[in-house]
Amino acid sequence: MERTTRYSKKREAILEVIRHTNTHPSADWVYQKLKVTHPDLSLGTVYRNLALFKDQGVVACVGVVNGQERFDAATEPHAHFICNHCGAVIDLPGVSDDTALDSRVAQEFGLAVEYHALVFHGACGQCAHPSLR
Amino acid sequence: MERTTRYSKKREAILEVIRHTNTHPSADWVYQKLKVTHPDLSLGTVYRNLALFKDQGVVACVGVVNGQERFDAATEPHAHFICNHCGAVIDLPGVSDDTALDSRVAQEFGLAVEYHALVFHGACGQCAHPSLR
DNA sequence: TTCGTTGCAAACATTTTGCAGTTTC
DNA sequence: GAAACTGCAAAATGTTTGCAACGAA
Repeated sequence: MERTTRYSKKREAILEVIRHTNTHPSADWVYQKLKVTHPDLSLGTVYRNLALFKDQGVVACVGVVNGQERFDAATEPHAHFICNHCGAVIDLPGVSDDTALDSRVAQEFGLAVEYHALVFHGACGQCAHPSLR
Repeated sequence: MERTTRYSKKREAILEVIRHTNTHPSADWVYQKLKVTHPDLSLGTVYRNLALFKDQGVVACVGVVNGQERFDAATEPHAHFICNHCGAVIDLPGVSDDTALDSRVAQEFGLAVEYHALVFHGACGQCAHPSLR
């Protein structure tokens, strides 16, 4: 009863878009981006493939910003910053990537910890200093 | 043009429910809980008051689990665990509450960091060992 | 009396799903 | 040719909002 996966042009294009941006896009962002080159693309297809990518571990979900799920093609764990004003999601490479924490928490609280997310919130550069734009 | 806040029985009841549970409830959970004693309560009122509480900093948003926003009456920063199977949200008191991280990230990346969230994911005790129930 | 609060239902936004046609293998 | 994939539109879900009635100050 194994479900196999076949090649698909649309799927490839969706993954490429996610891999070639650092915006941690939402489903609709990917859709809007691809509509230009793939006018017959459907938003449902984007959602279906994003779900597949998540299953496969090819993309990770960074979180929900303003009601929209945001995705990341970088699957190695790293911290993020989310701007509470404009909703930008920014990578923070090299910030406290303490995987030892997971086993510590697992032991101390009796939980099967698989990973953790470290997310900073506040105002991004542009939102904090709008005059500098 | 300051907007004042008046007393309201419903509002008080909503806050009490959130304060007397450790489930980090969703809006609907609060609504279901209160419907018993307040049959005339409306879900819209729950949402409106939750938004007010967030504004006032009286409750914090822990995150979005299965599409539902979850709330916490404990506003001092602390880590959480979210079960990816049943959606339970569990407090992790005493886990790496490093507020110095905020200023470090702010300096290093030029961001106005206000706070951060540390969220562990995996399977909770019951979901990891269903036989023990 | 003023104006914040509420119930209700409609409106909204995001995501999911059923189906019939298309593509991959 | 079987089964995965897609577009489309409808449905489902969670949240917000407009409005008239209600309640607090």
